[in-house]
Amino acid sequence: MPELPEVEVVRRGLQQHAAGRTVVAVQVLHPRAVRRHTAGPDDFAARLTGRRLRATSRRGKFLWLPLDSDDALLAHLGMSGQLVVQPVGADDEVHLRVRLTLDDGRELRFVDQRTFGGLDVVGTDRDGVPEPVLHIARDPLDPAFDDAAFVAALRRRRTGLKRALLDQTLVSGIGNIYADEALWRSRLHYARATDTMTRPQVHRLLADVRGVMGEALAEGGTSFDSLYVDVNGRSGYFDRSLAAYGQEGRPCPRCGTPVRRDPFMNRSSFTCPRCQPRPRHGRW
DNA sequence: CCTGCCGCCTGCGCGC
DNA sequence: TGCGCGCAGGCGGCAG
Repeated sequence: MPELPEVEVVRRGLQQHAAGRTVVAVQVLHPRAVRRHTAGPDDFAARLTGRRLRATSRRGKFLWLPLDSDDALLAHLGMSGQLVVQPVGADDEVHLRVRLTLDDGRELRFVDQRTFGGLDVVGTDRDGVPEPVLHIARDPLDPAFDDAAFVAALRRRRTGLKRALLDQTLVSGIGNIYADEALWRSRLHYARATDTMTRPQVHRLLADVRGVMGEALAEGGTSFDSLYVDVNGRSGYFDRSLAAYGQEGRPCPRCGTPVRRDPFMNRSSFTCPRCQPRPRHGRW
């Protein structure tokens, strides 16, 4: 559930259904799901068993639950990860990777088809931020996000605009969907050179990022299929509101020109060729 | 330092 | 019907 709104939906679900609970048992069904826990699956289980889960936090697409030790349970959903809460005894999901049995007769399950995501138990800094998250920039919904610093940093880059938006060390939480949607709202092309962006353009783009993410959050996130669900297995509805992403050939909601798809970084970018003309001196 | 590329996985839908 | 290919909400590591 990869981008910020979907991860935030999951965070809220964990806060409601997992925070405050104690982990009474841990079962790792697929070691790759805990590969970032370098001490191995047994150590992962040992550091978690008997621990109480505290309030759920998020930065960008990372989320974590501090433990009543000095550690935190850190999760990244990757491309296809889910965290779901199920009653003990519910059928195992096909791609169930890790099962945490809680003290209320339920299980917190990490399910992940492609295993790009994973869990680990890690130390935190003084502010409670997990060590693997320290290099991740704050996200645009974080009250401490520094707009002016972001505008300056983006304009210092020498790359294409969408690459910059996807760089989690510059601004976190934006992935392929919301990058395309925000660029469409701002009428900017993905290959626009970052160092030719004006300050007002970057401020407007940031406002559009926040706008699209806020609307997606209100709809429960974007789900195209059952891979992207909240902790109760429910899908969001924002896919119905997408203007550009995944809309190849469909009319641009603003001008009616068919949306085009271009290959981009081994994936795709969707633009309105009329609203978002390719810059003459763009950067890939 | 900064930028860009590649590999890591599984499954689905499409064209042949 | 079967098979190969392209494609999918992401990231870390490494080369230049």
